[in-house]
Amino acid sequence: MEQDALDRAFMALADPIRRAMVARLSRGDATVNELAEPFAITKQAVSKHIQVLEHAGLVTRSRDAQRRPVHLDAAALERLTAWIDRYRLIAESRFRQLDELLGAGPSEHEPS
Amino acid sequence: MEQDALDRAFMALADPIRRAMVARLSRGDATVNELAEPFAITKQAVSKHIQVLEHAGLVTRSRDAQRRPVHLDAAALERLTAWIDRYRLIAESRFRQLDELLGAGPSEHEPS
DNA sequence: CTCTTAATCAACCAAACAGTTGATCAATGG
DNA sequence: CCATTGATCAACTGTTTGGTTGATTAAGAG
Repeated sequence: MEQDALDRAFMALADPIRRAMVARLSRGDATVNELAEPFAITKQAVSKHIQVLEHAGLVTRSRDAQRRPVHLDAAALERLTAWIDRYRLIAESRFRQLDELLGAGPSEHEPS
Repeated sequence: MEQDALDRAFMALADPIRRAMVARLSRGDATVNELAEPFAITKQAVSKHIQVLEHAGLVTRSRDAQRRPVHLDAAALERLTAWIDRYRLIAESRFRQLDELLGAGPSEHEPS
């Protein structure tokens, strides 16, 4: 995943309205009006939020008559967790090594 | 994890400089100057980036003489993946159900 | 105390963002 | 054709962000 795509994906999730949309979409595709319903903002603003999600690669859209249903791309979410986990696991493995060094592990570093 | 904390955490990761800092910190604690070294921006700007990460709860800081080493909080990263995975898994389980319904799985839906 | 190093505070600026209103486009139904 | 519904485009506005420069604090080192 390129830097730019990561920029846009994390930025997209940095907004509570867009996260709520992701939560809603996890349960199934929805139209702009359906996604707008829980929020006290104009439909145009909702449309912009969806475009942000789309440009971030987190959702895709199709056409069904006048409707433009939004579809969550689970694979894109997976790429985000992959980025985070990559560094999380490195950090955690460092902690484990430190624990072993300091702790009661059966090791050749054992004093006396 | 509260909405505000999620806002700040995802926003913090939406910047390539801050992500590079996270990558660097996964390999061990570092000072502001060490974190600044790879980038062509002033130390003040770097300091602000670190404050963003700190305010997002992704890093903590201690004191060692004049130095203020930055430490990556792996647990905070884990909370982010937990949020994403929550909805990713819901979406994926929906796909699996649809596959079973349509596909060749050994199921009681089997036709004829 | 004075000097150096590490880092932050404060004020400022240009660019980007989130929302609004008003007009417009696209697809369908009568 | 005309009206309706779903959604977007365009222009504008207040606020936030990412960076700068210059001054300042904090902790040692000589």
